[in-house]
Amino acid sequence: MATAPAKPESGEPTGGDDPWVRILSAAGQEFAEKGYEAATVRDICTSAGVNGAAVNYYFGDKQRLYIESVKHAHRERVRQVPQPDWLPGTPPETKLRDFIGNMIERMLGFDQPPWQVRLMLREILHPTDACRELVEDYIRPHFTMLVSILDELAAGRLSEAELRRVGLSVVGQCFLYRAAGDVVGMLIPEDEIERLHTPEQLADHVTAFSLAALGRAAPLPGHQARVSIHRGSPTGQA
Amino acid sequence: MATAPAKPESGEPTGGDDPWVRILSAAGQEFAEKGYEAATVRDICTSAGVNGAAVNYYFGDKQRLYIESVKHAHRERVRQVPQPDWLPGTPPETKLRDFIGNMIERMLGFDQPPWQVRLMLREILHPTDACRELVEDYIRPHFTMLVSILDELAAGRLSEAELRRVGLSVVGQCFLYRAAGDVVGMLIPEDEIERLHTPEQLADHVTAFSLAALGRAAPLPGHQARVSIHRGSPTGQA
DNA sequence: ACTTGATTAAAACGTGCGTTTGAAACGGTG
DNA sequence: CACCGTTTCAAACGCACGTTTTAATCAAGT
Repeated sequence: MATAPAKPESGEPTGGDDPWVRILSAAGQEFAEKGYEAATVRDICTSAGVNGAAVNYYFGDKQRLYIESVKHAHRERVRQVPQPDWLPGTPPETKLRDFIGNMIERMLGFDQPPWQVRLMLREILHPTDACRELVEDYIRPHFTMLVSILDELAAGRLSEAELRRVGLSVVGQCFLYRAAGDVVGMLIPEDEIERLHTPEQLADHVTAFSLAALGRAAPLPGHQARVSIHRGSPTGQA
Repeated sequence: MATAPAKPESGEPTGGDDPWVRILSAAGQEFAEKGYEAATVRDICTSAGVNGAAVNYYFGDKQRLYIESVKHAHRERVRQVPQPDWLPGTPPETKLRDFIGNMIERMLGFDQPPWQVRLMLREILHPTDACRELVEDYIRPHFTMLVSILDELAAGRLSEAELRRVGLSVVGQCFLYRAAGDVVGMLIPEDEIERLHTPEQLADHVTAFSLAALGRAAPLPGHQARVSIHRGSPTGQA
């Protein structure tokens, strides 16, 4: 309720240093780190360098600020990491390797600490109103692309339902490292993590494991199973 | 710090209706549902049917109540679902199927809504002090057992590190359904979930997928890939 | 320069939280 | 019964939160 005056002014989301986006950014980081309840609008405003009443002026209340910040993080992340697209004729094995590499890179984000992903992860684990939008705009397109790659690999021998189940198996392998990364770190010796759990190695493993399950590569014991087909660009991306 | 008088009286954890365990149980459910910040000691005490000062009398403060409730949930869950053990000579394929079925049953718990698991999941995703204990007492033993089964399956052809990575691939496939179950429900058509996402079917799929990846079963397209080896008891368990 | 509307700033309000208090009820033991 | 340690209870405290209010500041428009 409140007064809630203006909002997104001229069409596009404002860029640069206006308070609107500063608040959204600060709120996203704060929410991602502490969760909805533990994050305070006072801290958010302090961190954004604006007055404590600004969030109420711009967004009405804390809840709407949260929803907007989730959407904002989602937009940012989509802008940062576009879906790869391949030349026609690219073998599906390569596509799968690129897709998995891209997904792991995006989820674990070794280059920049991705608070946006942390925020989205919270929505995935404990969905609120913002979740459905997130799924439709962000997750479903990716999942659909994965399923179509798997369809190519299976060459029509798997039903839609089976393809989706295989897709979940692929996603699950990657998701574990993001969602339960801390526990994984406790289960695996530290030096082994540094040596074998780089994004590259993880992507290679998940790809090899999944291709083998589909009969498109040698079973895992096979000499350090790599994709064995020519690969795309080093880090994915078109 | 408060007065914090007595605590666990005579050896074993008290059973029945004494306030101690009533508070722990109510707190566990409340924390599991709403998280640490959003859960209030007032609601917990109301739900437990004790006075608002009781939690402070018995546990000192909210934080220690939380830690104790996590440990309590962990103890309860271990008591409810013991690890399976097999007759000597049981083929590793059967063991893997039983182990996966057991894990899925335990995580998704279709028989009873397992708030204990929800609470532990929170610890896994956002570890606090109680997490390390949880990993050592509860998760690591299970993971070690999984790795040893995989070792049998690989017949010495995989290194320790590789076995652990394969183990994470297996766990990840199951974990996704628990942690991101709501999103999975949005991605998959509803009737498909009811038909194909029963604990039994999920366990069959994950087992078939993983065995195929290890070269111990036909690749997935193979006619409705089942384990193809003789199976154990219907619901797992020795 | 004056007005007008949008934005920022500071301070206060009311609420619900975790926690504390102090005394009442209880249950054995002389 | 009087005594005493333990447990329960109702009420209150102090604090931090989200939110509101009120006034100051600024940027055009005329």
